[in-house]
Amino acid sequence: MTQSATILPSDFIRDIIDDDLRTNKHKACVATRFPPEPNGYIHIGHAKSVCLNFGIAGQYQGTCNLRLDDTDPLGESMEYVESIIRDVRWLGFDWGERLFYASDYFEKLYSFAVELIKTGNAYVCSLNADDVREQRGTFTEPGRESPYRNRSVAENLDMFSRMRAGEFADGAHTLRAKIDMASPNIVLRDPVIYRIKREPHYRTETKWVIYPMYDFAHCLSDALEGITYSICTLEFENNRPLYDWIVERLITGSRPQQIEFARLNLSYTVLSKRRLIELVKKNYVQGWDDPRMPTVTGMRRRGYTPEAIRNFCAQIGVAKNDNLIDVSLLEHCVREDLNNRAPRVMSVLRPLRLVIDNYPENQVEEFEFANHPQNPDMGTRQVSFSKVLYIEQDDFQENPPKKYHRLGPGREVRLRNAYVIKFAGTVKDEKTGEVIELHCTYDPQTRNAPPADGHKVQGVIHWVSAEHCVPAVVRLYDRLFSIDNPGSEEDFTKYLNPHSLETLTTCYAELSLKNAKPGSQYQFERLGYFCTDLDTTAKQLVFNRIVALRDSWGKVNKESTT
RNA sequence: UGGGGCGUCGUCAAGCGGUAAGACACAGGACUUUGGUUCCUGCAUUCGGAGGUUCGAAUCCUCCCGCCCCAGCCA
Repeated sequence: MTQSATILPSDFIRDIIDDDLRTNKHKACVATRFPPEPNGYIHIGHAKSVCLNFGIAGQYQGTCNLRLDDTDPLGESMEYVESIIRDVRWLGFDWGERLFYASDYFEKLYSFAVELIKTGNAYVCSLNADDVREQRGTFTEPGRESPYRNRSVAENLDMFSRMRAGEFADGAHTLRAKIDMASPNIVLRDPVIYRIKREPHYRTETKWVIYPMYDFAHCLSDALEGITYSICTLEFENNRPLYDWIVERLITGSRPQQIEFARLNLSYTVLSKRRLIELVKKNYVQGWDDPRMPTVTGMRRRGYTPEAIRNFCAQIGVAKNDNLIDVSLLEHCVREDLNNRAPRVMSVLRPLRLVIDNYPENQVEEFEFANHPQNPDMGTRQVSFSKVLYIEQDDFQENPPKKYHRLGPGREVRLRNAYVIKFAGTVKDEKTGEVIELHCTYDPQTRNAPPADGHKVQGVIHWVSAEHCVPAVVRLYDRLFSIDNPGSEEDFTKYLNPHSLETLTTCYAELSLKNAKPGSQYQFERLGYFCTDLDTTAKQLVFNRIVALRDSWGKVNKESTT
């Protein structure tokens, strides 16, 4: 560790914990949990919660459990469990032996329910779903009590055990908490806590036909695990009185405390599970790990680093305000991290052939280039230079605008890490008039040195030697949506960005990239940060653009041309 | 509409009665063999609004306005 003091994060939740620690509320213990339902892949919004829960545990020498909240068999699967485990690990967190499943508590939860019945706090209701809804009342009218509300304890016990035994059809009966049908908080109007669902569960298989509802299972799972702070998102605020109601009746001693914070919203993307599933299922993207997806697996494939994501989560803070975080902050965090760790390399994405007329025909020079301009520890590599090169089409213009520091008729430019070259001529396609080849002359004195007369050469462009490069496919990614808050639109797919993926198939990468391993990140100088995609084979290199470099010229140029 | 929450810079976010941190974004400039990095500089006389309390209010009180969440046998 360096001695630079790490600033401990601070937010209203940590303030509460600090106060509790001062008053010894939870016997100086801090126990949190990250409780995803295994019915989808986790995304950057979950990452915020992961960083919060594991971050707090780490900061206070506490623990954070990973708990799969799998109380609704519909849509849950081991595939999702495995993806969650992989993703949370990759983000850099460790839960030791504390991997739990709500489904492991089914037997205990059943006993708790029985206890609730015995104390007159729960009853079996035989109303169907429509009737329950209808009798719940509205925001302004109280609900009506179920005709089954005053069944005897004995009958309730009998009915509930028969529910478990599978004697009834789905939806025929429910177990309801007996609270208050007139409560202004609708959550408290005798909420259903168990339902019959003849659905095989991915872990308990067909053992159960009744499953506990979230409100019943979650708080008790927290209690069983000795959680002190049950941190969740704002939409559960209305559920907190129910959380406390259940725990107060069934748990003695120290009880978990629910605290709610605002979920993350990110501009130009969607983060709701429902919408993410739609993007995958309707093939708007190529899967959960499509590099355009805000899923952890998508960001990993894209080339984002766990450090960048963690830092992003630290930057956005934790509060109760609804928010829409600008993606540019995420991009900033990714660049900040990659700037330090990504070796520099040269690749040409849209090649233009360049012949250096006065360079000896069969000469090849081996140059040794630094892998990082500010960090010599990252070493050097060999790069070949020869008479025929490729440069970027963007780096030549026949009628360049003012302030254009690149090649054009009569202009000179430095080839990065190599020589200063001067324009000599063009070769055009006879039919289209398009420039298909450029001719220049080089000044042999300018290798690692300014021109003899000392004048300043403004432009520097990147290149690869035509004989010493490797072809590559490069995928250019852009934001998935064209509006900043697609999540607020009902028909959000209308706003998909048609240019979110551009695949370039005629790129050339410098030879040192020939055996690049999938997942490794590079800076293609002057272009951006790129990552070797897992589609890469021995025959075909494939790169993803993680994020472009900041481009102050692009801004200036755009303004002057529009 | 009943209940629960939230309103501080374009976007986040500190602030907890003593005179508006920081980050991103944006705008200038320096440096530069990446139009990158780095480095300077600027960027809320005012905290949703109106009253009030106070020597002093973003912070306390009152009223008003706006936004979000809740009427799944989802989580």
